[in-house]
Amino acid sequence: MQLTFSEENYLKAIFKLKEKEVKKITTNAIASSVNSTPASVTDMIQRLHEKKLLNYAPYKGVSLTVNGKKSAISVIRKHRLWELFLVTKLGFNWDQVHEIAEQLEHIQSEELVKKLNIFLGKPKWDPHGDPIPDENGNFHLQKAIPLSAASLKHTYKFCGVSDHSSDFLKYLDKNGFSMDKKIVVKQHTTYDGSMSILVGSSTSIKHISAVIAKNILVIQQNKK
Amino acid sequence: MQLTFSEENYLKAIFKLKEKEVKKITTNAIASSVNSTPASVTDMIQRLHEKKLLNYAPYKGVSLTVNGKKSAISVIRKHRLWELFLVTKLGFNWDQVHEIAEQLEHIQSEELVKKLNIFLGKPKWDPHGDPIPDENGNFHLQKAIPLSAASLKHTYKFCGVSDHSSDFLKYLDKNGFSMDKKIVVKQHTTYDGSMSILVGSSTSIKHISAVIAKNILVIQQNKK
DNA sequence: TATTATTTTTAGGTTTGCCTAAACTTTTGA
DNA sequence: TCAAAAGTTTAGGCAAACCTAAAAATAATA
Repeated sequence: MQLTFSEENYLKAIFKLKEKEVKKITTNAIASSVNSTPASVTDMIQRLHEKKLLNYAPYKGVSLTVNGKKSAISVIRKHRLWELFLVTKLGFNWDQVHEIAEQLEHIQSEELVKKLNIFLGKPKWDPHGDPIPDENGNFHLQKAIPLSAASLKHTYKFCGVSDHSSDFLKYLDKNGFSMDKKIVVKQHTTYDGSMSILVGSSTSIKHISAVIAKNILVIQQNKK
Repeated sequence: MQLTFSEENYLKAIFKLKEKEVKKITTNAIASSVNSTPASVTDMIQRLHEKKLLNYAPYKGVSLTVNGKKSAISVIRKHRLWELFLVTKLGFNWDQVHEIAEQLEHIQSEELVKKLNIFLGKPKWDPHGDPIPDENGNFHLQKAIPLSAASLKHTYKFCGVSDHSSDFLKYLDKNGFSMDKKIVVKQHTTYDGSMSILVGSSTSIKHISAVIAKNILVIQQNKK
């Protein structure tokens, strides 16, 4: 089905709320994630319901139908493929690509997505470590954990972020964090959640706060 | 100024009509080039006039202002850069890219255009031989002529098409025509305008009708 | 020149996607 | 339990971008 930009954005927002394990997807929650008002959301919800893209009963919240989910995943796939293109092919920094990908994700052409996917080498993750769903809508999940939950007994690899804000990404750049770098936890202060870690091959210890540690995703490499 | 897709399409259409050396750019002409009705065109013309993107007096036709022209050229630049990207990087055929580029041309990001331009090697022509205006809006013109106007005394190079239809482009593919191939005219029948020519390094003579000859653009190489 | 024919504009209407304000449900907690 | 608070929906409106039908202006031609 041919959807408008706005309809695709709503479906994507609803999909992401579900992903965040929100129990009930409410009008208000949607409104704040699409930067709109509750009344506008109800409007759109009713239209999407008529198009059978979501299940809806007044005051009861919404959920995506199979078709709604399919459309949402398709948009996310395109968003992430374009982000990777912008970073790896055009040389954008990972904090600059979101806005542009928000536009590119709505370009309609099956063939374009297919060819872009091949051009990029059938990638599994975007520049922020988020999984790129495959052509069937399947997400390749990695067992990532927040660095704040990492133990001193293992070696880890930087594999993603929980906060995609430009500010956080710039902080990471400035502090030598980048995808796939080795991370070893040297100390974890339980009082404030701060950590002392080693990044990459550097031997100088970095101190990070709990907030930072929570937003860095890592994957366990092996026993030390 | 932030323009809508539709506004950009109107400006582009008007620019192209002017390019075709249409003396008076009429409501009807615009309507047929944007696939709309005269009433809708008047509507949009008035809006664009209020935004000072075109000069307009009722019943007198329109012309672009400096700003209108700037916007139109920017859209054309993006369209042609994206077409080249689709062909040279993603492997699309030259008859498949127009529709997709019609969408991509509206993506808004100065930085994206700048980086795409560099990624493509600051190209001067798109896959159909049309000039890609530079960042200042200047077109790099080549002194192309229709093959129908070529003489038997020179060697030519295939450098573009006048008809961008998929049918014509596929005809060219099937008959061994592609950008930059050498073309030599062996015979030009004045009665029906048909020609006998040599294409590339092939030694077998090709016969083409006047219609085909008129839509192939060539550039003179040197005296024979 | 006068009268068709053609072109353009205006008038009035539709859909999408948004808004605010008011009405209505549901939830909370005194 | 029942009123206040919070959340949601309805009602009514607006702007963009289209449409058809009717009116007005311009162009063509008898």
